[in-house]
Amino acid sequence: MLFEIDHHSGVPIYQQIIRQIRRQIMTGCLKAGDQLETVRDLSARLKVNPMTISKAYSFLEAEKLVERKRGIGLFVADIEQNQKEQTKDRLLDDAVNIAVIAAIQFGISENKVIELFIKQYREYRSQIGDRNG
Amino acid sequence: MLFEIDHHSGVPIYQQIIRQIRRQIMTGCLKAGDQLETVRDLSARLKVNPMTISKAYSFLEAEKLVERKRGIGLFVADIEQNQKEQTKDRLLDDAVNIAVIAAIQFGISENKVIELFIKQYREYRSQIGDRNG
DNA sequence: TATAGTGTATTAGGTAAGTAATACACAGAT
DNA sequence: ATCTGTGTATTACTTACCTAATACACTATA
Repeated sequence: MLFEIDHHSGVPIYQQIIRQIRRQIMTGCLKAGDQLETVRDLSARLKVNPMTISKAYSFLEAEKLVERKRGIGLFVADIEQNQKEQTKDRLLDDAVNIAVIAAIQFGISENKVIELFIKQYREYRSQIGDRNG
Repeated sequence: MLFEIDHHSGVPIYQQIIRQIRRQIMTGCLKAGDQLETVRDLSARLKVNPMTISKAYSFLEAEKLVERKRGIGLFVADIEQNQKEQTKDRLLDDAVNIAVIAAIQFGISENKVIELFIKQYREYRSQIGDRNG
């Protein structure tokens, strides 16, 4: 459940926190009902202000990935499978968007980009020995 | 050679200029030796401050896409064709990589990612009114 | 040298974003 | 009630970024 903050990456701290926790939830490392590290614990560990942690948690709550129990703490929400799919789709959408913008910017044809997708996709999957999907 | 600025898109004006000129160079609409529209002309046409244009041009110069001739103007650089291709490939590769990593992380199939890409690609191109390859 | 055309260095104002300090509110246990 | 543990609303500081106003420097030409 540990993760790291890079204070010099230029990416805001609260966004680094959001991404890492979101990813842990999406991949199942954090399961429904698990309590998030408390604001004060996490702020002490990462050496940032509690409000920065709180801000990150608030975004995760707005995404309905976590639920707040007042006075007690924050817990991973029991997410409907299809809602989880929606979240994944949105994240994937953003990632694909970056590729689309680059392709259009350079006037690269649809087919050429698709070939690249296929190539990279297969490289990765062979690396991690995945045989599914 | 005309292009448009959207003052309400949230994307900085100088970046909009960079993208459109970069694209014109990458796709060959602007060829080596062509003079860029002068700072004052472009600033008058787009109704923005000359310094904003100058800033955009400076970034393009740093990218070595254009060259400055002091007191005369800015011209499209004579880029080796294969270097141009290399640059494009590298940038596109990075962009696609982000999407592929996200997809694999979330266990999304290759076909679904490609479908999504095609959808976004076509939407984006229709938005900017592109009709080329 | 004067003039008119280039681009830009410097400076400053406006805005937004990120972070932090403080004080506060809620829940549970004693 | 009180204490200790939760998260947070409010406020403010700092920084970065975008844009603009002004004045300047270089080049060509006459």
